Amino acid sequence: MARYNAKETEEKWQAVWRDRGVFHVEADPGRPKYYVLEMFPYPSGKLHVGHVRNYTMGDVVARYKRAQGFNVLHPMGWDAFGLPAENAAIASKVHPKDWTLQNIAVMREQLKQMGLSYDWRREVATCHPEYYKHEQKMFLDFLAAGLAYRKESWVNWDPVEHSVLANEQVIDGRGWRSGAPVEKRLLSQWFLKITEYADDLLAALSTLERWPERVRVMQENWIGKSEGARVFFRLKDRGDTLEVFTTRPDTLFGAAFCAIAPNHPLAAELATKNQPLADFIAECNRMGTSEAVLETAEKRGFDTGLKVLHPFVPGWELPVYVANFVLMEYGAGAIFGCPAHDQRDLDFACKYGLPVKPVVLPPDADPMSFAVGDEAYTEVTGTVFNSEFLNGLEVPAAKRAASDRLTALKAGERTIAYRLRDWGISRQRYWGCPIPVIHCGKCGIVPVPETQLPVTLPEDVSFDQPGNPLAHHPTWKYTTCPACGGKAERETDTFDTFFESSWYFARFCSPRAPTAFNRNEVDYWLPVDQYIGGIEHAVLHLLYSRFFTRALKQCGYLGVAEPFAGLFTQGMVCHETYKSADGAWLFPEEVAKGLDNSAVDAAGRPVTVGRIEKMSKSHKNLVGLDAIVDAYGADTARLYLLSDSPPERDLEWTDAGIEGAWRYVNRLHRLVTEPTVALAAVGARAPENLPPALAALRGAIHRTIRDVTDDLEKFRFNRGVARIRELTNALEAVDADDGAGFVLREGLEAAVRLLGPMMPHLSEELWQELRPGNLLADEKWPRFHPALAAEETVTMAVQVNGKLRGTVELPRNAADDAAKAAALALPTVAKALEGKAPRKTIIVPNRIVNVVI
RNA sequence: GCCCGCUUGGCGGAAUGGUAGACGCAACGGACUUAAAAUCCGUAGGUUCGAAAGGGCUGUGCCGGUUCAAGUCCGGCAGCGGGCACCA
Repeated sequence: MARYNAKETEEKWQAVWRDRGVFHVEADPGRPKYYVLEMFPYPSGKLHVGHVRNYTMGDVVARYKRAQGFNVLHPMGWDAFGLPAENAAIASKVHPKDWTLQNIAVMREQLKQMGLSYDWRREVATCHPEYYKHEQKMFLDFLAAGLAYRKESWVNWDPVEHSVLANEQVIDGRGWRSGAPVEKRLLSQWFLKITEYADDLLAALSTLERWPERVRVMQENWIGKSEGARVFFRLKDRGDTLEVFTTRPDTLFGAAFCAIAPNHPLAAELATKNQPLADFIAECNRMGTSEAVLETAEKRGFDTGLKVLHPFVPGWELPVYVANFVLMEYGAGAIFGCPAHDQRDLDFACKYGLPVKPVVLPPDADPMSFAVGDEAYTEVTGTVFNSEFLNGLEVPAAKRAASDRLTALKAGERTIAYRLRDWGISRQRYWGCPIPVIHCGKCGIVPVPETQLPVTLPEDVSFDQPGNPLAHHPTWKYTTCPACGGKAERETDTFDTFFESSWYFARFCSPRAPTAFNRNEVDYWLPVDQYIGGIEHAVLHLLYSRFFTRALKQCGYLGVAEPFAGLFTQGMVCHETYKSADGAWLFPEEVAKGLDNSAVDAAGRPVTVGRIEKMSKSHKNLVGLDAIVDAYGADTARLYLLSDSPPERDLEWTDAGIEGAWRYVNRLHRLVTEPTVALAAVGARAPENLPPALAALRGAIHRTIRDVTDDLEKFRFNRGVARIRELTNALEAVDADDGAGFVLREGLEAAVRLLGPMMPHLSEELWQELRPGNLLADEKWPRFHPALAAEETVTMAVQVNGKLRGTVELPRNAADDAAKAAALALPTVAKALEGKAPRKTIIVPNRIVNVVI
């Protein structure tokens, strides 16, 4: 029996789609648009099946919406700047640009092999000056609008690599590549004012109805809005004040001390005349910021000797410490400590012998005997006591009263603090977009004039010394000041690569426009109707893009604030891991597995089968795409990726699973090309009286169309595939009979059309069998007849006291009396009734009869 | 610590409060074949009665509740996973 030749067929249809420009698309205000986008990949080398799951889902949506008559924008591009290219340059002397472009070439071909319905004319790569010149202009506009600014900031500094490290690149307090202990350093860096939009970004989350709740919650937590008050403590013997932020102004009468961050300006000032304090601050700065360090770090403080005056109680002085657990970046960089009602403050107070005075009385506690031991009372239910004018108030009322009093005394006011911090965008890296500013000794920081954009990366760079190649390039940074014409230097930092990915979705609307966007085109296409990508981007990329879109709107680039109306986060593709006897990871293709799940390597040595984990280079548990496509074709891979698990959950890739999908591909191909019953002619009328079995099958066909359509709308791809498999199982079982050819054709056409978005090549091939000369890619989505989809007879469950005792076949919408009679007529029901009369009978039409005795 | 989410056969998973286990994977029995591959037919939650046909009981992490009826709703608990975390 001839097997389906996937590779040949797939190449044939890909050529047809390409040559006819089937997936080319233009803005057309007369038609409804639909913008489908998968998160574009970093060109890391080769595609593996994990990438493809994401793109397959997007392609199903794109092809389905297209068949429904939408004008569908479905583009693809490359997030092409990034560190791996520089690492490759260091490791193997390849230029980052060459490495990146080679990878793009390989991965583009792999994507094309998958038959994805992209409009390839719109492809962009973020490393091209034609792309990044626009973001240099955006940056200048942000600067002019006050949305970009420069400030000194504490960063993780790798002393070996001479570069800033992101938090994720610090592992156990050491640089992830150099292994050197990471230091904190004060560097002048560029920031975008994402905090300006904190409240809007938070409030608008509730409008994103087609986003997963989980992602909205994560962003909400990340923004971290806290309502509280700022309190100005007057510094004793000085004219100035110390500002702190608190969410608990109600506990001000329980204050025992104030503490400021090690890098608070006041600490720096005091340290100039206090060497032990300077040493303490330096020690705090040497401490890493990684989670492991923080968890084990002891709360430590240094008494500055300064005192502050309590805002409510004349003459009450509190000591001021520099404490290692106070963060400069949050609130005011200073706190007041209330040991009785905050665990950290309590730990600190115990260590330094500070008083612990409870001021919130838990419900039912005795005010005479209540005391705090080694556990602070942090609940906000209770009554305030020991607190003069706040006494007797519940906590929320006490917060209000305390804030009001602070305001009246001009010693503070209500305020809101956010966990969200401004987005630091400076990176001391070569392979990124140059930040378009010039440093002039006379004029300071001068933006590069628009006429001089783009500032392009030099190509003649070397990676043989640590640090940023742009900084030690012999000529690139030397230039003249646009303002005074004197000698000046270029900024050698580049943008964080999240910069490029914060606006690419809008560039796809007019990818070759001379300006960033053609306004008509972005207005037509945006927002993205369906965005698809991994949950790992739930916060950073998606939040940056939401902010960036608002900033672009503010600067007049486009008209929407929210870039992604719908978001779907798909699960990861996982695979078993393998380790050889000497502990080295092995690729799946290096391992042969026995029937009993034992495994050996190529030389026959035993291999340990490890945990099932997300596919990653480090664990080598990658399933390459090429071998799969060669052996089974793109459609088989696509079917497997869609059918085995719900799309939001992780999927385990197994050889047996892909074999199962391949079996179905061949069965379907055989069923259409060698049907068991001769198909009726195209357009033949249904016979007047179909035999009951065929009439029922016809109903099943129309129900399948109805239900699969619903499944696709709701991203239930696995359920949709299961329904189509059920239908094809039924079609395989059709016997020759009057009307069989007609029903079989109707069923096969439905199955092929429904599978079109999922397995486009096979479906196109089979459509040629069924409707020669017509392109399935141009066909409309199938419709179902409601009358046919409705079942004529239904099976109703019959229960006695809620226990199933049988079923009855009845005409659809049978009268309740008829249903009851049929149910009571069942011998099993009579037996269960034990001669008693039913007390009550509950009938749910077409579903169930429950007889209660 | 705070905030989410999940828990159904050997496995992935189906089930608008209404017949739990669709569809598939693996497995087992059989057919075809010299043989294998491929393909096709069949079996299958557990347990128990029965020679069989066919029954009984039981079953969706655990405990309780609402309901004629609970995998589904409510309360509590446990386990697993994820996010955030000296955030004042």
